[in-house]
Amino acid sequence: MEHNLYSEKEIAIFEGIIALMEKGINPYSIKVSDIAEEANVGKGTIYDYFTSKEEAISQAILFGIRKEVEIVYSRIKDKEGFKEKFYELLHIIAEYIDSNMYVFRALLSDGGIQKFYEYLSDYKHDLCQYFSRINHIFDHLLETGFNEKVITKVEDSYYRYMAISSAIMGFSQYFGYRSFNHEISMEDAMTASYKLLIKALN
Amino acid sequence: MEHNLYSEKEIAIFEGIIALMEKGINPYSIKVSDIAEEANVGKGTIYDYFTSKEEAISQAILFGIRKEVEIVYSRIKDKEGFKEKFYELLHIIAEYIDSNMYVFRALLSDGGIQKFYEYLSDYKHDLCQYFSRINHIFDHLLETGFNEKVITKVEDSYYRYMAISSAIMGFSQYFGYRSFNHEISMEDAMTASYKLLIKALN
Amino acid sequence: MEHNLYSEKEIAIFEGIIALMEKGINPYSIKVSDIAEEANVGKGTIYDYFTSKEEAISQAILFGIRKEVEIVYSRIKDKEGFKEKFYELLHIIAEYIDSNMYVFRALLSDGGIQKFYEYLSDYKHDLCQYFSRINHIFDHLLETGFNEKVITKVEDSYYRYMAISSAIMGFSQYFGYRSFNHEISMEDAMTASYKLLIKALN
Amino acid sequence: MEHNLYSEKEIAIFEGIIALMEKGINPYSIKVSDIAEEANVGKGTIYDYFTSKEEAISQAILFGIRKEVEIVYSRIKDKEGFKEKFYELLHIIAEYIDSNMYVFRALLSDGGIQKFYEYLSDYKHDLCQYFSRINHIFDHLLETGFNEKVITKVEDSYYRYMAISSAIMGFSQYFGYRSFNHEISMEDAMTASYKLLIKALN
DNA sequence: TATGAATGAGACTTCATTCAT
DNA sequence: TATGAATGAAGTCTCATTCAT
Repeated sequence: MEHNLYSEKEIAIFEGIIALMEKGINPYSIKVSDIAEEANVGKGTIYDYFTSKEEAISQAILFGIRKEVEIVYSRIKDKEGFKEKFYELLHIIAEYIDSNMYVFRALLSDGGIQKFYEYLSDYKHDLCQYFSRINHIFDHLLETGFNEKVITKVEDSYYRYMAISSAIMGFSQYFGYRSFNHEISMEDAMTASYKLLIKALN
Repeated sequence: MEHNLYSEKEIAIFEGIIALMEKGINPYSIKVSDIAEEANVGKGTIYDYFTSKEEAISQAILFGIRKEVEIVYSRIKDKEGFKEKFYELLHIIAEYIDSNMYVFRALLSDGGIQKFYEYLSDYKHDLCQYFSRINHIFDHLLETGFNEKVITKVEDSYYRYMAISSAIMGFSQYFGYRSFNHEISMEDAMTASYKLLIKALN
Repeated sequence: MEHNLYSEKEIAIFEGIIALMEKGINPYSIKVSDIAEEANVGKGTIYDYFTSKEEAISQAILFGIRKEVEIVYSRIKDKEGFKEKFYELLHIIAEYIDSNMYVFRALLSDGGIQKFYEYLSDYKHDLCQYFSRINHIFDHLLETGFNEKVITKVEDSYYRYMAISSAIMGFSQYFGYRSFNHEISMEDAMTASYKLLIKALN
Repeated sequence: MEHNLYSEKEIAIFEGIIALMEKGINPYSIKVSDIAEEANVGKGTIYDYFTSKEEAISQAILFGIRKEVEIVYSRIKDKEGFKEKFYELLHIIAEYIDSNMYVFRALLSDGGIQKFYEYLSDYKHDLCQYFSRINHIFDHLLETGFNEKVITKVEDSYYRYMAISSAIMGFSQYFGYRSFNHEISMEDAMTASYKLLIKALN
């Protein structure tokens, strides 16, 4: 249905902005002329659809998050087994970090996303929705764990969510500090993260 | 020795920049004129000590981190008992979040600090030092835990560090998403975080 | 015959432009998109009939002047008596001022109309025609005055024209400075203007 | 005392703007870069002293009017005799018209000055002051006329002011329509204007 | 013929940096 | 050494104009 929500031009602009961020350009450093060039539209066109550069970038981030969250969901669902699903989550994080997509990494592993680009604070409602969508992903993961009896202890839902995101963030931090710490392989980091998760939930 | 490293003016500039960030101003949005005003120096003076605005801000962040890390260290050392020390850590995180100091929060709970302000990537060496200083804090915490027999399992050091920072980040995320999730109190979040830590290390 | 000179669309555009000026919008501040909206035509249509925005506005002003001059002429002719005719002229001026139609006010009372919108200087020929049309109105007024013996002295035609327009401009200025000078009523200003005219022509 | 009211740069900017208007550039068509070049300052400097281009132009017009009004006053005072003083006024008008200074011409001969540049409507207070200063000039002229017994009739002050400005505007119109009407010389126009004035005040 | 989505030239404005004092 | 007035490069945004439909 998304194809009805946004016009072709809007999507071109969003994808241009996301491409710039993938190139490692900070949202604060993105220029309107860069967006126009990357999206193959005129500079003026951006202002036909958005009232300011900041609005365009904010909406592009939200658009990207929405899309990524669904991709994450489907990738997780497609995997069989609790461990495989969790490892898939970690692989996704690793990919985001490698592709400079700090925004998306932040989404999964850091509540501070709205600090990442100050103008996002105007879109709390949308961010809240994506947050609950991520909780759905976590629910799916937990359910699989219970069915497999990998998770045995029933704790309150807040604790369970915290357990998952803590394990993810622990892994994410490894990747963040990778340049400072070459001794540990990604495999080791994943093993450690999984161990944390299992201990937390048993 | 620090009093020899930086001149009075440099420190005034650093403190001005930090004060601006505490007011919630994003480092990308800080203007040289704001710094000059906040630091009570002329705009030209900033260029007598730094070659660019970005260098001044980067160095101010590093200066702030260095100072904060020491404060954290001493606050942790001053507390008696493993649990008390860990809770102090969580209180510090909470304070940073409330005071808009995303930078410092990032330091303790997120490896992505160099993504926070792109110009920090020129100072990997310094960041690495602060990172190892944080590991010292974690070592001190772990040692206390071992002595108290609250921690029993001996795991490799990477796992231990990850356990602590995961627990911290789990709590940090609670604060980040606080505006989306009003049901949980800070006390509950701290309890959950501590539970994660204990489980991880036993 | 005029109904053949301009197409329906052209007249819609002219009337749109005039409506905008009546709303108090300065010709320099009028935007093509405003004209299109006000005239209920597409923006492209304006360029089917005019080569530029400036041409459209200039022609609209000339169109408006032509129309207004004829209305003024007929309103003056419809009145009986020299004094009544002159007072009608003053009432018309007052209406123009109140309706923001500085252009038309300028027409009757100020030779500087071509300074009002610089692009009008390309239409000197048209302006000259309207100028002579106004002289016809003045001739009609003077003739009535002679017949009624309200005017007795025969002066050269240049002086007679100047006498009428001076009296009109004196009144016009009263209205222009109305916001600075609240003591005088419109009636008093009309009386003063008429007195000036009578003295000038006797 | 004026040298205290405005800084050197402000005066340079004002004079640059006035020079552009003297070249025949409409205030709406003046560009910031033109002002900067004409005033020999950087573009940014204009924004150190004014918040917008419109404010700079408005203030420049007011500055120009203030200065011109004083020049007019002193030129009138310096002349001996009623007729000489009035003719001097007409010469000044003629000079303003020839020098493209529609603004100043408007000041003396047309209440619509605030229609000339829409942003002047924010400065009604200043315009009002200049208006009363012009009335002082008119008072001086009238007094001379009474002393010389060239003026005999005592009318109310509003009528007297209207009489003078009507005569001036009649002359001004001659100049405005000069391009349409080549038969009359400036001398003849001045004679006609003076005749109007004398008749009006006797 | 009529349109309005798209364009991009060019305007205004900001602000990092310089330099005379 | 310290300043802040001045600068102009570079950014955002507007809007007259075009052209595919």
